[in-house]
Amino acid sequence: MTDNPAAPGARRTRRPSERRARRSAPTLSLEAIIAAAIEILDMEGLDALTLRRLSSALGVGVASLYWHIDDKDDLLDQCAANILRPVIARYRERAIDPDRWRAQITDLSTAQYDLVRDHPWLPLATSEAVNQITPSGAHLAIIAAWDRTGALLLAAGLSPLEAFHATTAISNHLIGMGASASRAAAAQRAGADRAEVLRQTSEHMLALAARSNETMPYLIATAPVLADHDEREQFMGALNLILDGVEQRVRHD
Amino acid sequence: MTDNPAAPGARRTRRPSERRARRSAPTLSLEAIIAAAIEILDMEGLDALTLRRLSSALGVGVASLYWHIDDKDDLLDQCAANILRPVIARYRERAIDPDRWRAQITDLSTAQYDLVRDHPWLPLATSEAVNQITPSGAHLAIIAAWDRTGALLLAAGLSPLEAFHATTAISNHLIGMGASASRAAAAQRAGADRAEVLRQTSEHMLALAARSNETMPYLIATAPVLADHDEREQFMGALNLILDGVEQRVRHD
DNA sequence: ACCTGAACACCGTTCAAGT
DNA sequence: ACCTGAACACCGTTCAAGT
Repeated sequence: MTDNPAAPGARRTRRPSERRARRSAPTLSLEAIIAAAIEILDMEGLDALTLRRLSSALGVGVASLYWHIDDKDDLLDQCAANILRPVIARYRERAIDPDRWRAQITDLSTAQYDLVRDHPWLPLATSEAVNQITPSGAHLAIIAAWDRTGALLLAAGLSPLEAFHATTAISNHLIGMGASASRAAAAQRAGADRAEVLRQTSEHMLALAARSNETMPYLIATAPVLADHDEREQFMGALNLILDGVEQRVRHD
Repeated sequence: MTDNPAAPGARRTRRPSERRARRSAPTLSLEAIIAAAIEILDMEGLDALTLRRLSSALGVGVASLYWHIDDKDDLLDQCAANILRPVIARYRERAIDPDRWRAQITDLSTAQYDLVRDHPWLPLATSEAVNQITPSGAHLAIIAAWDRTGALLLAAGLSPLEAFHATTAISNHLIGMGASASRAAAAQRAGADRAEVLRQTSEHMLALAARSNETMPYLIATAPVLADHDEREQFMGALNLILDGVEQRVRHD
């Protein structure tokens, strides 16, 4: 309605005014906003990121943010993109070696896992910002990773459909690990260290199993495994299972 | 602080007052609340479920809900439990047949997938209500499914650690499918039918790929697959890949 | 070009008060 | 035992107005 004369058209100009340095404070910038937002996300989780909280951390008014970002989804999208882009890009620089498809998929996937482990808000943030159709957004980075994984599977000899199923399994695995990583991070923030959390979880599950009137043989058998497992090894273990399935189809072609 | 004399102690008494039938309206009940909440969740998604919206759909004041539920997380937990419990229980009644481990795991997993497809809010709702330690909650149902899957894997001959990795892969797969199911449902609500959404998605991805200055060979090769895929088949395809990986370890024991 | 304060239309939750 | 209205402390977003 109001014809805003200074609306940032196609995409925001980065580093709005490079010249001009007589303003007292560091002034606001898109980069500063994203950096501050990521810090809050990493330290306190997705729920803690509030535009009001962010603006007060930056020492500005809430409304000021809206000159730099479209809305909260846009902010989340850009936070995710900033984390994902450089890592994915680095892996895409490597040449595809069909003979080393398994090692190369493992490398790329674990790199993504490490990102998700260190920033457990990533999967939720990107799924909330799903409408953001920025060509520079997190979606492009995710698609780029998806493409590289699929390209390696094609190089290994899978059909497009088989590769489609395999990339589905791998990316779903990453999303699922994100869910448990974000639970783990929340527990960590609430106090207890990892060993304590694991012990409680395993105990809690056994208690649930005991209170239910059905027997839970697997729960009981796995309790020791669960009580003392490394989440990264859990990721790798399930990934290897998926890649074993892939390998079988490579052989039988 | 205020010693509420009528606080519902351990757990809510079901069907609070069976006698007494002279009140005009159907009066509120936990069952009615949950049923109405599930209807909103199914038709309009997780974000649409607001306590105010729910209370007005029931024709009562917002605060009234709090006599029946602890808080919103409790409500979500009970909604999820109501969906999950009967289905999981039904599958747990069947006896475990070690020779048919693969078919039985496939049956249970696809039953869970169908639940997630019909109620895409399930994974998010249960992960938000993670602190709910009700023995009757959604957690117990999820753990029961997890246990049955794991028990079948043990019966097939896997070690507890291998089974742990396999259940991880399968449940992460379900969570990931939930994320895309909920995106699909949102698109459906926004108007377009599935074929249209698929066409747009595939087109959109190709456009992104084209605009980026990297080549995306897999994206291009898979575009036709993506543009015309059935999500249930996608689920089954990836599941079969995982189970192929499992089968390999069964053979080599 | 960039930032502000104040307002709008929402949230979940609490609580004294009604019947 | 069950429900209410009103209030509290939040949200994201808009907008006229300042510099």
